[in-house]
Amino acid sequence: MPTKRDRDKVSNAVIRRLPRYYRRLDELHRGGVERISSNALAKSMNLTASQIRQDLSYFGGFGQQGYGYHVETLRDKVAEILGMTSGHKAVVLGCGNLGRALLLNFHFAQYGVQLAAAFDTNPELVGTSIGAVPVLDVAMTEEYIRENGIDIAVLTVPQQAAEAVARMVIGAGVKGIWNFTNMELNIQTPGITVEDVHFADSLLALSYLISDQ
Amino acid sequence: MPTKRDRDKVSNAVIRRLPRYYRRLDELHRGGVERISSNALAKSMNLTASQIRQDLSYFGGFGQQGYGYHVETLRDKVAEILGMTSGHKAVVLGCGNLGRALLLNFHFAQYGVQLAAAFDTNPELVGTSIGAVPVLDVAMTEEYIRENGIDIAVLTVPQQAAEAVARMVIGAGVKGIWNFTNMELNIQTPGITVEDVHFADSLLALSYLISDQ
DNA sequence: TAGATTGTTAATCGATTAACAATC
DNA sequence: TAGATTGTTAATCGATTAACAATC
Repeated sequence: MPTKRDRDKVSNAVIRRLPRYYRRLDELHRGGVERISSNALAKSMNLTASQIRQDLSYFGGFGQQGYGYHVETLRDKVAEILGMTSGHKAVVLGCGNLGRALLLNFHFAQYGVQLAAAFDTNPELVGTSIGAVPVLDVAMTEEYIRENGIDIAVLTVPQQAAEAVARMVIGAGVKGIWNFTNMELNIQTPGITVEDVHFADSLLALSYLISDQ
Repeated sequence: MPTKRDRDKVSNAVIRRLPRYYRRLDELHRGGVERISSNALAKSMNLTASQIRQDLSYFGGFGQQGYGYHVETLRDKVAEILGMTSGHKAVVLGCGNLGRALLLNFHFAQYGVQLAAAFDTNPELVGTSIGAVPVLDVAMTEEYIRENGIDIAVLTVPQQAAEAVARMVIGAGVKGIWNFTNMELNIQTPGITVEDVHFADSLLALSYLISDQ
């Protein structure tokens, strides 16, 4: 397992492939496949065998010459690399449609993230549960994050609240913000990671790709 | 404006930056900024001036020496490049929480996409409207797409239906699939673009980045 | 005009691919 | 053992950055 220093050398391109490796390996495992070569894995993912071996080698040697990789073992290694076994804890900020959709349909636990609570300003929602997750008053957010060691904030608040809520949860101690607000958060705090899910960027890329073809 | 052939030379990295340019330029314009140099734009986006000039030069010369770029003009050019003025039309397949969230909160029109209809299997939903968009029976999908010249299908159906629905809408003539099912669609049809929105990949990347720091 | 800034060509950097000795 | 396949080093390719003549 690499140390902090090693991790810094891993390029973004590699990081973005890791979840795909996990996904594919999990599928293969569930499909009963026990072992696979970098070549076969590459073909099934539209990558090259070199790339896969290169990528994995940042984190260790998980294969065996003449055999390839044991699918389940490699999947578990990748899960560990991805922090799926680190016991991350998340809260959802904002229970509008998107927040609800995530609370009801997205299986955080499947990715090693414990979804502890949701927060909203609406007094009619506070005190209820959405998909077994309690909805608390937004005024409690800071205290809750601090006391429960929450490290991920899922930001599904309205745009005008985004920046302020982001600063608040950072102050309370989260390490990462999963940002669904479609806003560029102006966060430069060292040690804080913002992962943007920009629906609009994705749709516009699609729009570009289907235009003038 | 580049021809089909020119477009093929544009790298994915550039394509993914175009929506960000649009977003930033629109913000600047709304903020009353009339002109900007590649240098200033770069600083505000964490890019380099060279990169911006290089990126834009794939599509034409939109600036002026000694002056820079006229913000509104450039924004409109980027919008055109992105296909925002092409009159794309979309339908939403599946009106679960995610489909609803998009129908109610995502402003397709703002990105030049007309959201024409939504489809679901649930007879209680069929005939109603969600956010001014009519919900039709899924059995009507093919006919509707064909007759209304729909070119984008927003895929928010359950995983087990994903592949079949994708093939159906391709058969009916869409050019692009905006895939929210968190499934790898096995689509190799030439001329069809699949744009994946993998929540899980995004969360796992965040999980990686906040681990062992 | 002088200063600023573009669009483009050349140089650099980093990521992907190829090759191969090591070895299961 | 012989064949297969890894992990790693070297070669290649592509994207980013730097430089600068053109020119507003």
